[in-house]
Formats: sequence, C-alpha cells, structure tokens
Amino acid sequence: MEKTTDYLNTLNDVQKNAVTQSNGPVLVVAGPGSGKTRVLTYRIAHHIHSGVRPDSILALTFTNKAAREMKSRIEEVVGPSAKRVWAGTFHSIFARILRVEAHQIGYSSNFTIYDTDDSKALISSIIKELNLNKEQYNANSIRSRISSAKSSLITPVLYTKNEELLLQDKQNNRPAFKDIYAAYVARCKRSDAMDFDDLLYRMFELLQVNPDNVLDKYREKFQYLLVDEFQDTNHLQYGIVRKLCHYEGSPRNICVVGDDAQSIYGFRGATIQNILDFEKDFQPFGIMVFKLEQNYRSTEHIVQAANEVINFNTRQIQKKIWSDKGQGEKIKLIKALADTEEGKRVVDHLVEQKNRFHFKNIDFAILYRTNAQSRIFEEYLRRYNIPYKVFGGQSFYQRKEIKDLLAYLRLAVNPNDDEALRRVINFPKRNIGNTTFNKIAEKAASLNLPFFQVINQSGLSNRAANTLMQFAALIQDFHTKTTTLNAYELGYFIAKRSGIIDEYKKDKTPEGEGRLENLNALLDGIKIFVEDDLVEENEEGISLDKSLSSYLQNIALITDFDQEEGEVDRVTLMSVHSAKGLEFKSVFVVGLEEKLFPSFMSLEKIDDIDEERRLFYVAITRAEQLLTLSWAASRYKFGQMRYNEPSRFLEEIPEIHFENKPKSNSLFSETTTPTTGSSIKGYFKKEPNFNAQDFGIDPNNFKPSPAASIQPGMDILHLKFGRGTVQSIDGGAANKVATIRFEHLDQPEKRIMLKFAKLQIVE
DNA sequence: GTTGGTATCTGTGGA
DNA sequence: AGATACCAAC
Repeated sequence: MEKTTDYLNTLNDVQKNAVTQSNGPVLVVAGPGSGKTRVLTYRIAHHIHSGVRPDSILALTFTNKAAREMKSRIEEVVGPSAKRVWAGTFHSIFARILRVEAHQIGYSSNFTIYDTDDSKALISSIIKELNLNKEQYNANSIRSRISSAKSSLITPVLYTKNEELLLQDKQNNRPAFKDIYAAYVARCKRSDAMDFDDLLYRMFELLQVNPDNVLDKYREKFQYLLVDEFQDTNHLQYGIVRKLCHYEGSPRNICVVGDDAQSIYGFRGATIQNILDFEKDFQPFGIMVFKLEQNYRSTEHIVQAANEVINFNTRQIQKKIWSDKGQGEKIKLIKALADTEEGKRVVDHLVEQKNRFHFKNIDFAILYRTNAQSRIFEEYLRRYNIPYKVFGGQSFYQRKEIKDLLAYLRLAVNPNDDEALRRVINFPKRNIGNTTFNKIAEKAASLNLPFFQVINQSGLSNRAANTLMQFAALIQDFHTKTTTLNAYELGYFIAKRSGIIDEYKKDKTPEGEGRLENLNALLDGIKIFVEDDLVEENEEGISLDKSLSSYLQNIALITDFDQEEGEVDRVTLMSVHSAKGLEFKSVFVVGLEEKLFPSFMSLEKIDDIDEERRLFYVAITRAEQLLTLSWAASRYKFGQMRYNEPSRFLEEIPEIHFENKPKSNSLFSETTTPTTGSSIKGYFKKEPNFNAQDFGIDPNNFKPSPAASIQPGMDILHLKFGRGTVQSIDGGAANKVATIRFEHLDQPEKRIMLKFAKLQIVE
C-alpha cells in the first residue's frame, strides 16, 4: 500500500497537518477556496488507510450535494469501501437512524416527514381551532418561533416554565403561543409525523432518554466524527454531536471544519457560538486548531476586496486570506437606472466577457439576494438565446400536482398522516366539503386520534358517511398493498386508482399537460429509486429497501439542487445562499442596494447586518477570475416602483479594486433617488443629448406618477420629451403602451412603454 | 358543497 | 404583480 500517502503530497503544510492529525479534537478554520473539502475527504481517506472501519466514520454535512461529493472523492482515494462511510446531511443521517429506533420514542418506522408547508398548514389549523386571530398569530412567525424553540432544546413543557419567553410572547401580543406550540407537537406525534426540526430534536431526545442503551450503541459505532460547515450548526445539532463524542472515556476523535466568516444561516438558529463553545469544550483534551488561509480559487483583487469587506465585522476569528494567483482583473461595477436596465446590462456584460475570455455559459453565475430577482435576468438571457438554469424558487416537490400524489402515497404508508389526508380527502372532488371535514376534525380532537381513525364515525349525513367510507376503503386498500408492492408499482397504482391522473387529464390546457408530465416525471423518479441498486450496502441491517416508505423518507430530504444535471452548458442563476461552496470563473452579484442586499429585515440589528455582510463575502468569493457587481436605482416591488440607494457593501470595497468605480460622490450621492427626486441629477449628467430644463421641467421637483394612473386624454410631462398629451393606451396589463403626442417635436407621436416610462401628470 | 370573485399578503434565506 | 385565502352567491 505504498500508494496510500500519495494524496498527502498534493496538500500544503497546514492542510497536511489537519489531515494527519487523526486522533483527538480538531478545529479547522477554512477560508473560502482554501481546500476545505480536500481536507475533509483526505482526512477520511487517511482514517481508512490507517485501518479505521469505514462504517465507524460519521461525516455530517448540510447538503446532499456536499455529502455526495465527499463520498465520491473518498472513493477515488480508497475505493469502494468509501460507500460504507456514514456521510450525509444531518437530517438524512438522523432520519436513517430514527427509522431504526423510532419505536424507542413512540414513533413507527414509517413515520412521515412534514415539510415546511405541512407544518404551516397544521399551525394554521391549530390557530383556527383555538379561535385565535390569524393576523395576531401569523402562521409563519409561529412556525419559525417553534423552530427556534426546538433548536434551543426547549420543549413545550419547558417553554411554559420559562418566564422570559412567556414575557416575550406577552409583549409580542401572542400570549397563546405556548398553547399553539404544545398543540403542534401533540398533533405531529398523533400523526406519526416529524418536521425537519424533529429529525434533529427527536434524535437528541433518543440519545438523551437513552432507552435500551442506544447511546452507547451509537457512541461505539461512530468512533470518528466530522462536521462540515460547522459555522452553520445550531445549538441542537452541536448538542447531538457532543452527545456522541464528548463523554468520559471518549477518544474524542472529532474534526469540525468551518469558517465563521461564512456563517449565513443565523436565521435558522445557526450560531458561531458553537465554534467558540467547541474550542472551550475540547480545550482540556488537546484540541488542535488549523487555519487554512491560502485561497486557491480567486485572483488577488477579489480576495483582497473580500478581506476588506469582512473586516467591517467586528466579531470574528482573526485570519488573513491570501492568494498567489496574481492580481487578475479588477472588479467591475454596473450602475443601472432600473431593475430592467440592470438585467439588460448584466447580460450584455456577460456576453461581452464570454467573447473576450472565451468562457462557456457554465463558467458564469448570476447571484442575487432573493429568488424573486431571477425573472428579469431570465428574460434577457432568453432574448439573447443563452441557456440558463434557475436554482431554488419553487421546487419540483412543491408543485401542486406532485404534492397531491405524494399526499396519497404518504397516506398509503401512514394513514394517520393528517396533513396528507386533509390535502386529498376532497381531491379529486368527492363532495366532502368543509362542514364534513370539520366534523371529523372535531371528533379527532375530542378523542385525540388521527383523522383517519375517526373517519367512519357518526353524526354525518348518509351521503357524507357513504363517501367517507369509500375514501377510507380506498386508502386502506393502498395501505394494505404497501406490503406487497414496491414503491413504483404502488405509486403507479395509486396515481391511477386515486383518480389524480384522470383529474389532470381532463385539463387540456398546456398547464394541465405540464402537470401530467410532472406526475409522470415523479413516477419515473420512483422507478429510478426502485431500480437503482447502488444504494447502501451496509453491514448492519439497512438493506435494499425499495418500499414506498423508504422512498418517501428519501425524497422528503431532497431538494431540486440534488437533481443531477448532465453536462449542460448553462448560465447559473441562484441565490447567494445556495451558491455557498460553489465557484465560477465569472460571477455577477446583482441587486446591491440598501434594503435588498443588505435585506430590509436586517437593517435594525447590527448582528443581522453582519450576517448580510458575511453573505456578501460568500457571494464575492465565489468568483475565480471575474467579478461584476451591479445595482439599480429603482426596481419594482409589490408592483410598485421603489427607489434604492446603492448597498453600503459597495462602499466597503476600496476603490483600487474597482476597474470603473466612479468617485464615491457620484456613485453614492448623485444617483440616489429618494422620493423628493432631488438627486436624480446624476443620471441626467450621463445623458448629455438633452436637457430637462429646456422644457421647463425641474428634475429636482419631478415626481413621476404611477404608471397605472396614466389615462388617455391626460396631459403629462416626460423628462426627455417635455409636455404631451396621452392619445391612447393599448397592450396587455403587463406591457401597456401609451401613444403620446408631443406637439413641439418633429415627430410628435411617441409610443412609450408605461412600465419603463416616468411620466408626471399635469394637474 | 361548489363556484367565482374579492381581499390580502407576499418577496430574505433552506433542509 | 401574482398567489393564496376567504367569503358571498349559486
């Protein structure tokens, strides 16, 4: 096995030390592009080469993609035994363990996994049942508060004992939160369902309560632990990790890798505190700290700009990221007047770069703060015939038709799944309306049983009772077949037998056809799941499980992101959050405006601004060679035009790293366009071919009227053409075009797109 | 119970 | 602007 240490020669000294320091606690602080994944994978490979059993290694990541990548890279070094390493996301690994141990904590191994929509629906119905005001009790805020309670290990019982939390609820005018929380947990339990947080929380509970000594079982099993993206773990996740390796007599073979500067999931409970706690907890056991500071990804202007930006954050682990890839190109800045113009100019730049540097589409990414921003870039990319792929947004599994079929599948596996039942009890239509359903719900509540178990009970009209009986028989039939059919056979059977396929076949619109295609795609997916025999080959028990139950638990934790895309040459469009861990030759970070990036939600608290800054840091460090930043002075939000100031983050990058950053006053004051219109000047300076004053319009007092208010017959002022009269308006709602007559012009009739125009009505 | 219209909210981020 | 949620009329 002389080949074994070849891989060490590809590492720098720090990386090598982090890889070979096999025993005891290790903290790796890894800057962007510093070879973090290499360290993790080689470290695991190194364990295996040193004789560690692959299945005693547990590597936890945040995304399936990261896990998959890790596995395949380990396999390159050590061969097929890499498959037996327990590498996966927190959620998927724990789901897998819980499936085996569920009975220990009052669940069945067929438990359902509620996604966010299920949770929200359940919370809404609880709010309704408790006769609470739904404005006062916003389901989304309730859900996220429940999530943070669970992530902080606060059960409903502990919650009611916590004066501080109760006081907060009182101050927020939500005194009944504790009741909603308790009801929510009970209802999930009643339905044999776990939400995403439960997969972590119940795992912790399992180890805490320790029935049948499971704790020892897993402590012995997992001798070597690794955690990727440690800065994104929450208190609960660290709690579980600590249970597994921080105890009397433990070898404490744990390695966590993270970068405090890239912590961007504070909103879901992630805390950098975990890094500090980790150091403290393992200090007495000879913790080794390694800092990976050399960036192998980006050229120097980019790296230095990133360093400068992140320095505005006060609390951080000191490190200096550097690159030896040469100065490289300076950063480009695009300043646009409006969101649409931003779209056009970004795509123009992209095309230009593509030609100049001979890049392929796949070398480019357009990164934005919110998914809603993708639309305009898509428009221009399509117009220029550039293939692209949008990541994020509504996922395949969130489409209505997919959720419908999945709900039936879920019911077949677990008839007690109340949220699934609620979804399909009257779809396709079988005349079971709210009245009937409410009776069922009441009955269920009074007996504390799942809906399905009270479906045949009393108090209903004959007609309703009859229909319900048929429905129950249908589900029962599906349920029985779960033991005889595999996932695909059953999926196909259910799709037909439930009437879903027929229902969507009735819809002859292109939309309906699309839905049908999606349903087929889902069934194909199930088929692939069934036919794929590359699944786990573990020594203990996790055999090739092709059951529907197993399928459902798998997909519940999968995102579109995980769908393998063949080698298609497309431009990537995604949120900055989803871009973490990726790299592109050329990156466009767009929408760099105050209230957007940084997000308006973050403006109040300095900690939140710091998180936005880390997000920006993540964004710019995705770029290898070219970085282009853009912002728009105005954009539509809620169907209304908003005027924006450039992001503070632009100012935080020193001018020397910019190719074309205008003097700061022209960038940051002249073009800002507050409602007074006083600073619209900057724009006019760039348009020397006209002078607004000529028409007696003072740009400082120019107030564009909303496009919707423009009507035929009105006299209007246009900044460029002066005073005119609206002749007519035509075109669809989104693309209204006004024909306006400006008498004083040589060609008086102008056709003006209302969407883009700035017109002020003359009173 | 279903249908169609209107009111309301959203659009930080994601497993 | 677009989706969803709710309500009144059928």
